[in-house]
Amino acid sequence: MAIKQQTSRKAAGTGAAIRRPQTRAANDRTLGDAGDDIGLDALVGHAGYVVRRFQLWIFQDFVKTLATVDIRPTQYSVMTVIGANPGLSQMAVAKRLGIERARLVHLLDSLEERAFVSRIPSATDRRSHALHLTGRGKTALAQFKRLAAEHERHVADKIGKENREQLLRILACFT
Amino acid sequence: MAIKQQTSRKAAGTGAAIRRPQTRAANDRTLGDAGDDIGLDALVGHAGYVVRRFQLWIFQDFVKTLATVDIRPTQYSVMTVIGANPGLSQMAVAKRLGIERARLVHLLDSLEERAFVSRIPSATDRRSHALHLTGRGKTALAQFKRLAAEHERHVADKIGKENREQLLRILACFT
DNA sequence: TATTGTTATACTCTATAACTATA
DNA sequence: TATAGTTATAGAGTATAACAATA
Repeated sequence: MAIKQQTSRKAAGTGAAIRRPQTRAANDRTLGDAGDDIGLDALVGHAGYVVRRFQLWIFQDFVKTLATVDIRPTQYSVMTVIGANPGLSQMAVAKRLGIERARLVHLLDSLEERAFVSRIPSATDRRSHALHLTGRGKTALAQFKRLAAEHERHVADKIGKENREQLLRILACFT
Repeated sequence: MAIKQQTSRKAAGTGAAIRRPQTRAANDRTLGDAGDDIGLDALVGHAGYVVRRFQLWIFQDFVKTLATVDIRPTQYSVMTVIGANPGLSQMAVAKRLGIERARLVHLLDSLEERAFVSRIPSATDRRSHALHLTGRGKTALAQFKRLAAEHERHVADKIGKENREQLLRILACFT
């Protein structure tokens, strides 16, 4: 399985990572490093780096927490938006979530195969489909939301309740 | 590939009452939405969602800002870590950055082709390589760092200087 | 036996282009 | 013409497995 987990779930209060800068400079590192004192240099100041690591962690925890229902983050987001806005076209969903419409086709194929979503011919535009959750889809989504909430608690445990809220506030402009 | 299409496009006209939920004023959203008032429902409370959108934005800005030198975030992170820790093995770099060692092989291939990095046989372990930046690689990295700093200013402009710093603090446990 | 670098495979995701049937 | 959905392709990125050389 995954090896990603560099910090176990408990690690909450991590004291600032003391990395120990370039004191090594003179000679090469001997190989077989434990790998703990490898400096990241400029990377520590890049939001993109920490955000990428964080996103990876979140993604993996989400997948693990929803493994029993076999739902991935993107599938969850698609079902949630359709559930809250029945009748949307594929283009509208794709645009809203920032997913390529070509990719949404396959996502919907798999959700339709599992009878969670149905594509209903639009009455007004014969090119497009009105997307709906099936009865089964609605029931399933309710369960997914409960599991997703559990995942969200893992996030709070990991970075702290307050920090999670602050994060949501800071990044609200990306919703 | 499988044929998914069970909704024939022709079937349109049937007045059959399309199951319509109760959210929207009486009827489904008319297609061709502007797409501005589509609610995200539970997604707005998920850190993973906003983080994913943010990460996507950051990634794209990084790529755009460093387009002239044709360097992507992962390549930048690899060169930065090697630059700050000359002589590291591939395993050590892979572990430190959370990259699969199989993938690092290809990343290093491309960086070596461009003469930014060299794999030097380890003196102590004939299985492994000591990684170094070439002279050219060091000069190039200095330029990459200047461009990356410019990218970082874009991030600050986008979410605010204070917020960016707070974000780095909150996610410091992921470095 | 275990580890390092390597090759290979598969699946996800992002980014395009092009085709069709409509509008 | 332009747009919605679809198909196809290509390249990153992630996750494995297996192999040769070496420890």
